[in-house]
Amino acid sequence: MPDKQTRQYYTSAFESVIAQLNKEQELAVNHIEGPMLVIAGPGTGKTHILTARIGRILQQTDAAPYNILCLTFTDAGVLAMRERLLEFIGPDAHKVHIYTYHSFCNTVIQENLEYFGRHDLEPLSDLERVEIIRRLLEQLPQEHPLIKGKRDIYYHEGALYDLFKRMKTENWTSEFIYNKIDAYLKALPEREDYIYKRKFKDFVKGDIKEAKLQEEVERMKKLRSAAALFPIYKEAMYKARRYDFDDMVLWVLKAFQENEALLRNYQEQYLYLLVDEYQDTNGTQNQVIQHLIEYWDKPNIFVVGDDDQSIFEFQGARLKNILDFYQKYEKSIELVLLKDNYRSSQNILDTSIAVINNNEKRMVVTLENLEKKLAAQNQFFATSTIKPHLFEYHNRLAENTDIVNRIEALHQEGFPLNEIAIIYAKHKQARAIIALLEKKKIPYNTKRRINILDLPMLQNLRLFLQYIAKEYRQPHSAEEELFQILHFDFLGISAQDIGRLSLYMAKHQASEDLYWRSILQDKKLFKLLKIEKPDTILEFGKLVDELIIHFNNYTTLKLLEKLINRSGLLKKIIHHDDKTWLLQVVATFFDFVKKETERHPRLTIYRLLETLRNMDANRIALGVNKTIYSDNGVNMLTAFGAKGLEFQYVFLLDCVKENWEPTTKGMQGRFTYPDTLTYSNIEDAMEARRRLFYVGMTRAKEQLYISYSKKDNKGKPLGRAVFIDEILEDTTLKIEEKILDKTALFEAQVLLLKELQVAQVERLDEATVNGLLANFALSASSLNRFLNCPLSFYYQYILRIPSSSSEAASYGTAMHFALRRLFDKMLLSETKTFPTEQVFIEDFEWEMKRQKGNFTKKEYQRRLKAGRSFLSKYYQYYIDEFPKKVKPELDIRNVVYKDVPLKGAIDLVEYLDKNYVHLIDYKTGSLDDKKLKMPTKAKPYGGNYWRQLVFYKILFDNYKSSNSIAQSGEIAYLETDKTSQFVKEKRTLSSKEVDVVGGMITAVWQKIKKHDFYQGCEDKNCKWCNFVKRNIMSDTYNDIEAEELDDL
DNA sequence: GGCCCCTCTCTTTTT
DNA sequence: GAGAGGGGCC
Repeated sequence: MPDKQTRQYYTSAFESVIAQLNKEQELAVNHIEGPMLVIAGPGTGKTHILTARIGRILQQTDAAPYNILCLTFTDAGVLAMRERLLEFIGPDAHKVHIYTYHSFCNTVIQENLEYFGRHDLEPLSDLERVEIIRRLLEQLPQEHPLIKGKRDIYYHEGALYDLFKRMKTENWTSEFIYNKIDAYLKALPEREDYIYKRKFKDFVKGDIKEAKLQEEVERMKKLRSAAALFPIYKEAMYKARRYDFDDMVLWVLKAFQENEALLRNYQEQYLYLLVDEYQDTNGTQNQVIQHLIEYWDKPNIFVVGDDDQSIFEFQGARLKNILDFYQKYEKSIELVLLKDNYRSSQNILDTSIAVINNNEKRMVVTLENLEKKLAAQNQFFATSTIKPHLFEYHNRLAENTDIVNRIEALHQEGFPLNEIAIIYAKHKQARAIIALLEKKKIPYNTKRRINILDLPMLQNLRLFLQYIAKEYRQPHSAEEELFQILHFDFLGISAQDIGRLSLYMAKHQASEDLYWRSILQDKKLFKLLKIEKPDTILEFGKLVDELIIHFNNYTTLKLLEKLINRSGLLKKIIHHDDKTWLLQVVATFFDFVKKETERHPRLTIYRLLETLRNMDANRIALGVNKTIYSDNGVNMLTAFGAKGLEFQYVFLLDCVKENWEPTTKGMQGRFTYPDTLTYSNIEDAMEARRRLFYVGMTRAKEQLYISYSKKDNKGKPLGRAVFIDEILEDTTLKIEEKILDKTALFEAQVLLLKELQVAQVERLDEATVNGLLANFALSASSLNRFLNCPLSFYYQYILRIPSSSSEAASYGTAMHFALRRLFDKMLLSETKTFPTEQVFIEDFEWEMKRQKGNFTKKEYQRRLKAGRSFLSKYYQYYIDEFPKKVKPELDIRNVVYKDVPLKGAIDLVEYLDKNYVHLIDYKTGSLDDKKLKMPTKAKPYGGNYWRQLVFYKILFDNYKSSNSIAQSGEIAYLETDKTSQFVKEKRTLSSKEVDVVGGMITAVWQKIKKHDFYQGCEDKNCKWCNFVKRNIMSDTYNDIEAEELDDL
């Protein structure tokens, strides 16, 4: 019990707080019995009155602190509330039940474990979530709408999770979704968009657009089948003894609905209920509140919120909740509207109001007796004569440059940077300006969530681990990784030295059975090749050997530690400008591995690497909230993140349509929901974005700069956000066009453009390269490679960097093999009959077994299953049509066309008659008719498959042991398309096409002879260009080009 | 108006 | 990899 003196101190402190309240605040605080709704606009002292009212209840009623329940949204909210309450009423503040929705529900669960049935439940980690959903997908049949036609069966994993999450936060059942889908589809043919408005082709006015309708039906089929998986997901979670955040609320809601005694307990305990940020509650949370108060006709519930600041609709927050609440208790409810704003100048408030007044779905519109005009009361800024500015710039470079220059000037005057915020809608809008701040060494804060697994440093570390693991399992199986690792800058090996070794290897590797790993310890060779820094390489070689030898003795953590310490990485980090951040990254990674080791005590490197790959595939960030923080830095925030904060200067950045106004696009990685199910239509979406803009504006205390650019940096015109026009219409503010002088722009451009260069490597010694080229002949693949990126050609075909086979390519090989054996066996049989389907599939399985090393266990099972199924169908479909006058796998070498040596292997040559043949190339994977396109202006090289077919014609026609001519070519897909058909794309091959591809062949050959291949391409995702530019390998799905042509 | 085809881009955040 | 927006054509 606090002593008398302390009590007195707090009593008088609290009284002085009460005395300072304005009229509306006082009304709200002194209201104790019955429902009340407080509309608290920005800067009106929301937390203040909530806590003051708690104090009031304790002061004036018999209620004990534990009779009061105060719910808010975030931990930060709880913290702020508790702190304020401590100031007002002292230590009793700790006894008041202030919770987030989730911590409240978790408490209910913990207090009633016998009801919830299980004691051993644990929260679900991100990784486990992925594993559960993946297992679910793996069990689906090939024909399932979510699997069919997908290269990656986990493709919908993210969308599924999104759907399940939404079903939980909205308390939707599968049946509920089915009903909404049915209603949607039923009404669809009556919609304007689905009816022809005038005659078109065979259709007359009034006909239904069947194709468009069908598209929608397909989408809904996917959603329906996804929703059907929800119970299975829940079951799997239960079996795994896991629950997630949304379950906490959902289970409590269910308990409240099903068990009256349990609900009654809580209803009796909580005599007073206070809810903060009511506009952010989602469906399930709101229902929990409703249950807690439904016992009384006139519940003592005190709800604070601001409908104009409801910006979290995407996570289920519902504006409608506030209005429903008001209407439900209309008879007894008291409504208070807080109008005094203690933050901003009147000028800023008036401008903000001009924007938000355009919203129609507002309390003030629905309840007409309200006038929501904020009055500035801040003692420093209220009467400031400074007006907000609307700046228009020529382009984003000018906009960013000007803002940064302005901040730089403020910084030099000694103005505290933490009173400045740059606010935007999406993180990507801030990329360029952050780069500028960095280059100008202006400190800034951002709390963007970053996945450290994406950072080059960790990718490199992982590659190193992967190398050690692979080499341990099978020596010399990871030469490609080793070559990449040699380039890591922290090892300190010189590029010149690697070049010398590469040339040596390219020349001698094949003939002498050499391996990179073995030459790393070859001192004699180093001398011979005049290696500059042999010791560095020797040191590295020693480390690699040691790690491989001890691979099984070291624990995963120890191995990692050795690797970081001994490789030079740690040294490099310690001397780096950004060492605090980099150390944080390494530490976080270490912590993660440690945690994984605790979960799986015998965690192997293999398992760790697989876990990490899973995380990549599912964009699971390594729980890192990267905050770049300086005590006095400019605040870089999204409008969402800025909520609740305030700054003297606010720059609303890049206020253009494309970023601030709603996107019509459905989010990628989500299912499309029917609009009978989603809560908002297009106008609602615009209002939501307007609220976001309003939140951004109302962060400013004194100075507000709203800016946009007329064009993007490429010159494409941009439209300013409609909110700016609304300001122009309802205020006296005018657009101010800002023109920057050329020097300032140029300087910024130079600062920013450094990174855009095309990758380039040094020319190598002519004679040696000529030596490497001596036996080179152009294939369809190498031609393709060169046309796409000469630098990649150089690495792959000149230096012949070893590359491991991807699982997709290995699967393709096995499929090709089965086809080839099918025709071989037919030709060898006396009766010229094809072997049975079983034999056909056994051949596929045989080759798969041979390729097994290139698959993980799961990949192998899946590919085996897929291959069997496709080949079986293929056999049954085509067995009676297969041609018999054929030559499978025709391997052609030593062809010279216009002085260019050519080679290649043709999957199947079909002899049509004495003079003509037809060329067939088998493909696995999904069909893409772009690849069969002839050259256009934009794509002067044409599609890869088209070029390949013409190349084969040239190859075949110039092949000496043949007297016939290739008349036509065909791409035959061994997998079915969306409509379960095997697609065959046939083309007659003309002499004109031969001339076009012939031209490419001779042009490329000229360049190769001139060694004109040291320059990269412009593709951001190019594997080798990224390797040269940043020493990292980008391992994205975009790297399918290489295995596409699968010829040689 | 309606469709084909090419091109461009791929949020926001808390528990 | 997919969906939307814009240009071009009927």
